[in-house]
Amino acid sequence: MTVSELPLKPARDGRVLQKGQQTKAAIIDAALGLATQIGLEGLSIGALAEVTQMSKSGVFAHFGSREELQISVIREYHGRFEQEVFYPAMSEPRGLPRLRAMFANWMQRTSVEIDSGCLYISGAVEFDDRAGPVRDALASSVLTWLAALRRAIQNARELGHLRADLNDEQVLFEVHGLILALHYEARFLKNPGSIARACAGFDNILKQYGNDTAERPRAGRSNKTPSKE
Amino acid sequence: MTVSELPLKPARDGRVLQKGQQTKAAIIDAALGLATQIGLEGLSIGALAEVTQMSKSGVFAHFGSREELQISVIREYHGRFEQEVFYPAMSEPRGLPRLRAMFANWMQRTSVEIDSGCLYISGAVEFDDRAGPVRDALASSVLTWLAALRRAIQNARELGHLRADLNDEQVLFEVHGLILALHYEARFLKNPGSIARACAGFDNILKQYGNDTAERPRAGRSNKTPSKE
DNA sequence: GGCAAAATAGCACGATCGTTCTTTTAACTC
DNA sequence: GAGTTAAAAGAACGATCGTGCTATTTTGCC
Repeated sequence: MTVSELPLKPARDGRVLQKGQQTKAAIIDAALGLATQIGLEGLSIGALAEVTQMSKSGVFAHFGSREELQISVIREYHGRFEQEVFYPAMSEPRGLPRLRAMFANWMQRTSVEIDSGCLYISGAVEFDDRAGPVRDALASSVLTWLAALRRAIQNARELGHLRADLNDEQVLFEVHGLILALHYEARFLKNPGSIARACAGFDNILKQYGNDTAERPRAGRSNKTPSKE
Repeated sequence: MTVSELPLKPARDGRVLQKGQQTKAAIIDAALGLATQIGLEGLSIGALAEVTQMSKSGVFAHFGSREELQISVIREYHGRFEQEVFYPAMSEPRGLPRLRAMFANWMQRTSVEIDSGCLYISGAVEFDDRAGPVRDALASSVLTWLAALRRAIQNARELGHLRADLNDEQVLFEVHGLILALHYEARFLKNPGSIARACAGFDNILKQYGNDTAERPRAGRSNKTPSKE
């Protein structure tokens, strides 16, 4: 009858940066590298243990299941995506400038992922007809980003930077297609010049949906001469 | 019973249709069904044997390796794609009508594949950084189709149905993006209305690249009032 | 019907998978 | 430094994978 249940241990509230959290972060980092290359489904605990120079059970203990590992990888990818694509664009003024920045950052990241792979694209293919928490986490992340982009389009329209009669969802769809085509043609088909084509495609979309009377007038209804930029 | 109950040819003109070829075709058919759902990499001989009610070795013997099986599946998919998308469009007159038909058939097939899956898309993700004969077969099929589409765009341009100054590769890129976006948003995100958006996107492309002087005059350089379609 | 060949089945192999359980080592608190 | 807990390793499990080998069945031709 040892008095061992005296509540002396504050170990719950204070320390957050224990050794375990560090190695877990390192594992997730390595897992993200593997997953972007060979896919979330190809991500195996054995291979991950080899990369991190740990034992399989050592890696496994941090997650409790492979699904939880996959979800952790998705969350990490989501965080980096936001950090790299979304937040920097938020410092641009609302409307067209911010929309431009969002697409530019997205395309920049996608063009880097020509070598590493994109989890939002490979994951979509792997989990498109498989229900479960992994799919949910993936879809949630993608939808969050697409919603942000949709708001940017809406803002640009409401601010008069884009035509008032356009359909936000339609613009979003076409922009999304440009990114997907860039990824497909550059990463799989190794087709050079894809980045320039994605840029040109975005310009075409702006040309089509741009509000002539309010922004960068071009040949068309009005006979004003182009002025800026 | 399931696989081998087809009536076998009495070898009228020789030995062309042997039993083995029939079951092999049946296996490939089943394998195609599996591969479109769970991917070429997820396609396992064990699962295939179960579906076809055969033994693993019985299935295996027809191909000699898993890679050969995957390649056979790709070839079968390629054949059906041509049959369904390419050939019917070739009966349309050269130029814009044929281009329209090619896209319409492609989109029709893609919208059906919202439920079944597209091998050209899932395969691209699975083999985008993995060299080998499977990747080669896949890329070859895709490139064949994209080349046909590029020729159709070129023809439409040369016949004056599209603007003379357009870039074939750019148009091809944007059209490809529409299909990819349709597949992504409809199959993974279950976003309704994607088909209509892909159609609208194609119309927008034709609007942008259409030759005003030769085909369906619209608002633009001229001062005519836009005729809402 | 008999016979050779083709087609299929049966079985086993090594490997890898995710996971569980047990034991050892490292980290942290006092 | 001792004691406690967290972290990592070790070993083993059942399953599944692709594939090779050897029987057995089926098919096609005389």
